[in-house]
Amino acid sequence: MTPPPAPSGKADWKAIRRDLLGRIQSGVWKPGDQIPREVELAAHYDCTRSTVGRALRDLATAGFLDRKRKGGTTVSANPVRKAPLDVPIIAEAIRKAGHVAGYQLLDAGERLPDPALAPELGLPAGTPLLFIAAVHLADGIPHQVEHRWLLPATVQGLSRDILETTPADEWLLRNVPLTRAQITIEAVRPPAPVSDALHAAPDTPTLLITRTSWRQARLIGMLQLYHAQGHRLVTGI
Amino acid sequence: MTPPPAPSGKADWKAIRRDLLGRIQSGVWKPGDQIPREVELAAHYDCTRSTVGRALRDLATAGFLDRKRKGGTTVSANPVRKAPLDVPIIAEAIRKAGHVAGYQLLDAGERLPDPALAPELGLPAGTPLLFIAAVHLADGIPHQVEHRWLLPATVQGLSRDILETTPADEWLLRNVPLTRAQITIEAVRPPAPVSDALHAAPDTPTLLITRTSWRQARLIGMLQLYHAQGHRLVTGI
DNA sequence: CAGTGGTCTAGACCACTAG
DNA sequence: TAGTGGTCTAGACCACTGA
Repeated sequence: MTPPPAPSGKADWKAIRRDLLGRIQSGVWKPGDQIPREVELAAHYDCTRSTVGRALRDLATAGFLDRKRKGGTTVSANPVRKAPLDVPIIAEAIRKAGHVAGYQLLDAGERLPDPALAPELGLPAGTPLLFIAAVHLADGIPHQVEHRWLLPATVQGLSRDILETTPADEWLLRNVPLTRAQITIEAVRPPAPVSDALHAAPDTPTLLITRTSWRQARLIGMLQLYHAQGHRLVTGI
Repeated sequence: MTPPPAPSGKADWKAIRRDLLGRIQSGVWKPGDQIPREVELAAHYDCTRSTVGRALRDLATAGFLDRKRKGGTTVSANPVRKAPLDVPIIAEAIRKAGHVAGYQLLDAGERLPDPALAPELGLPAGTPLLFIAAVHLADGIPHQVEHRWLLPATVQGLSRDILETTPADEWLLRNVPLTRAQITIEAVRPPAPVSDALHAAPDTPTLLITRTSWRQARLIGMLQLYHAQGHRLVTGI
């Protein structure tokens, strides 16, 4: 409703950022437009180049601006917005949602993974993996079922005793922190053991998050997280 | 494998960031640990406080560090990692995946939304909305079906003629850019018109992304995007 | 080549907060 | 209240890139 604020006088970098963003979002500067150089903006806002630079850098990181040496700064033609998706400790996410978090280990032990899984992880067929199945409860109701396949060599010290009481993600966070992960999100018909554990009908559409994680170049393992019916991922821009 | 790199001598902020991150990820500094003050790090890296400050700020933004005035800087006990999820123009996403993008308008016109929808959007019951149904094709195969509910007042100028050839998201990007959006991701059994348009069996588990968007404080509308079977969202850390 | 952003310095003052 | 990070200045040199 209000036109872009008339900017003048002293301002800190956050105010400058707000003002510049206002000009973009209100359409004063359109996608593809060239905006003034740092020196000009610095004069306009009565501050140093470092300060406007900070605001401009922040807007560029957020995807609103494209910056090139000599080419100057332009408003992004295609602002590919990023929605940040949290990758939390499961029990904490449940508590944060206002529920009482519960946990139950269903199975743990060395298994030969499904033949389709090994090549997907870049492992030679026939590699035994540590398999973990567990259910996370919210207020006593099944909330998420996790299936985990871990490389035994990289998770030495993780015993069944520990897993009886401690969810694997918490142990891993402290002992084998990941440095890289690939995440996929899809809708599936859950395998029978999963729908059983979720107390759901076998054909219930289920949200599956698969996360393969590495520590440096070394594979840690793969997590399949099945969500109870109606559970949504929520994020925003 | 390699222990934390021995850092010494001059370095730019990216090198300092790399070095500090190495100490965190290799476990030299553990979650909860207090790390040296800016002044000490500046002396250690033989640079000014601004430079180490930049590296530390970056690591804090990324979630690896917690910083408090007087309290100092500590390694995050619970690094809540964020996986960035792209919010692209649909046709561009399809092209980027290496397919030929197609588009077909199925329906467009003013409708009374489902009674459950109006309150969800904060609208008085009985508000007529512009409804758009369309299918996006990849190599001629149905890929995504969109259902859109738009506030007519905020999308004036968007005619059926335009929608015959231009997907709504492209028109909206140029004419009614959003400033805020809420996104939910869930698995559903698609309504019959959707499964038909996707050439899928009625009970196929389907990934549904719902996006409600605003321009400043003003509601633009709501998008429901149903994904064809097997289509996954992919992201990483 | 010249112009733009990217980075660094050496210093200063301020805002917040733990003790 | 003292110590820490947050920010700003005024200046400098450098790296990249468009003409």
